[in-house]
Amino acid sequence: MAYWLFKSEPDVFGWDDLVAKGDQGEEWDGVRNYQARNNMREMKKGDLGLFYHSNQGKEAVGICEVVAEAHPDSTTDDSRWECVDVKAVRPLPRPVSLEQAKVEPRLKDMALVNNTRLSVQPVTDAEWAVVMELAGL
DNA sequence: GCCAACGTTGGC
DNA sequence: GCCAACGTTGGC
Repeated sequence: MAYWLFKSEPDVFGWDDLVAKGDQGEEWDGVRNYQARNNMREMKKGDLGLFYHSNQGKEAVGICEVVAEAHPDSTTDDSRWECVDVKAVRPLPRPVSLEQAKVEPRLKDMALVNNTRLSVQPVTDAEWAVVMELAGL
């Protein structure tokens, strides 16, 4: 199983919005970046991801799960763009902020820290474990 | 609101 | 195929 990180602006679509969608989850649509799309194509059902609030909060606030693998993005006719569906699994007892990730030596190579503009990122097993530890899980 | 970083587009 | 121009993202 692989781990990922999904970025969203809470103003547009936040953690609470995903929770409100329940077990059916929500299409992670609107991605118009090849790297992010390629990451989504790699995802398998059951993979877990961090739900990160960009701009406001700047912290990972919850864990979500891939419930549908890559399929055409329903918000565009352009066949280049695909997306997965994710559902909320559980909130993090203690959200993990960008600031924390920056000062944590074990997280210095995270895409979140180095490649801030990528909206869908892979997270390594080791990074995931550290984030869970910081989150109080 | 500004600006740096980055990706994409389009002219040549 | 290069590179300048432009648009977008996201931290501050």
